[in-house]
Amino acid sequence: MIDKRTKLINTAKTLFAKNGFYATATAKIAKEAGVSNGILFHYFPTKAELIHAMYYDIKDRIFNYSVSQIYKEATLKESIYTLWLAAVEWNLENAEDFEFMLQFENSPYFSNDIEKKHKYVQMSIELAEQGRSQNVFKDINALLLFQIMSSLVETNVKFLKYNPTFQNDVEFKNKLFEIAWDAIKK
Amino acid sequence: MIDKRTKLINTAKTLFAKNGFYATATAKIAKEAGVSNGILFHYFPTKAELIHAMYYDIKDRIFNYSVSQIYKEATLKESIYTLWLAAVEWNLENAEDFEFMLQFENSPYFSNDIEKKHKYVQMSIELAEQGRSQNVFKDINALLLFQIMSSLVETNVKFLKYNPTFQNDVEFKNKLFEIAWDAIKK
DNA sequence: TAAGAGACCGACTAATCAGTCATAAGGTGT
DNA sequence: ACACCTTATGACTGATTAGTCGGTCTCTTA
Repeated sequence: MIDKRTKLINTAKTLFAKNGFYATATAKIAKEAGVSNGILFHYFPTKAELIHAMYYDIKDRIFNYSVSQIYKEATLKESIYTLWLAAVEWNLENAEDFEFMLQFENSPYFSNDIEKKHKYVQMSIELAEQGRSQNVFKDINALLLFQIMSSLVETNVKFLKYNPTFQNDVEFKNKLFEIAWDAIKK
Repeated sequence: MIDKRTKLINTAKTLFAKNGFYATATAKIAKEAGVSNGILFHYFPTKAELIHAMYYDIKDRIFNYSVSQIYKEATLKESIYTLWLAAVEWNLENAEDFEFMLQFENSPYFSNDIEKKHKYVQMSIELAEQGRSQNVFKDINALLLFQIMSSLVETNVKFLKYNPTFQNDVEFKNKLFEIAWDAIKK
């Protein structure tokens, strides 16, 4: 049997994605997870800490997945493509995580400084700086380049979610990537 | 003296932008606005209706501002630039509206169908279709083209907010527009 | 086997919330 | 002067919430 902390995170994710943070009572999370109310506050002293723990959990998982997809001999464009595709497909396959993130990143729980520290973001910024020093990317702040890519991934995932026909259309996805690539390339 | 309905919307906007929808009690809004609790529910039968009214209020205002900026003899690229710049500057100048929108559009109060019906979105889609038929834009769904522009505007506003140095840098803003333009142009 | 620690329970509480209601003042048309 | 509508008040309520607490169970280690 899976441990109760993980069970709580998973249940919270489902309920948050469906009803939002505030419409989801901690007692409801515990009940749905099949554990006591007390144990929730044993692992997460406040609701905010539960929410932050979920954020790190998701960021870690998407980071691990993305890293597992890239290969060493790749060109810069190939690497960017791989990361872009990994992000799009991971978010499509993990719809609840995606929903949670959208809400979280636009809620008072989130701050920009939290994000910048994560290794996923740091890896992306490094890549962006590489692109700039190779004179391939536009002459723009590396963090901004990353944020542009991220927002395009987000838009693409939302679109694919509402238009499932395209979800397995490789040609269409390539078109979407060209949009993102054209945006950042010189 | 300005009417109480408007006073309520303005006060709610400030409090929502600062603390979020749920951390802001209706009673607090009324108190801060200097009116009774009852009158809030007289004008907005539920909290959700207040939130939706605020959304339409903002969308209407940004629409009117944007339309006032475009001129008839403009080329397609000029029109797109004007709308892009209008959106960026309006959101920068109306920081609370921007904050509110971010939260609203990523909350369970929002649905995609609400957005599609607004004249601001419909105008943008028309322009996107114009660009496609003139073979200037990429061969991609017009709604998606609009959503791409919107998400880039959002990203740019966020960046400018945290990097105020660039806020009056015309050259930098032109760079930002070129990113958006390169993304959608063929 | 004793003792300490972490995992776990669920009833409980103090606070907070959206929404109601009885009441009344001011304006408008007849 | 009357009926009626809109605007307005603020005390009130029933439901809900995050977080607490006293106590039990189980595992580890000396």
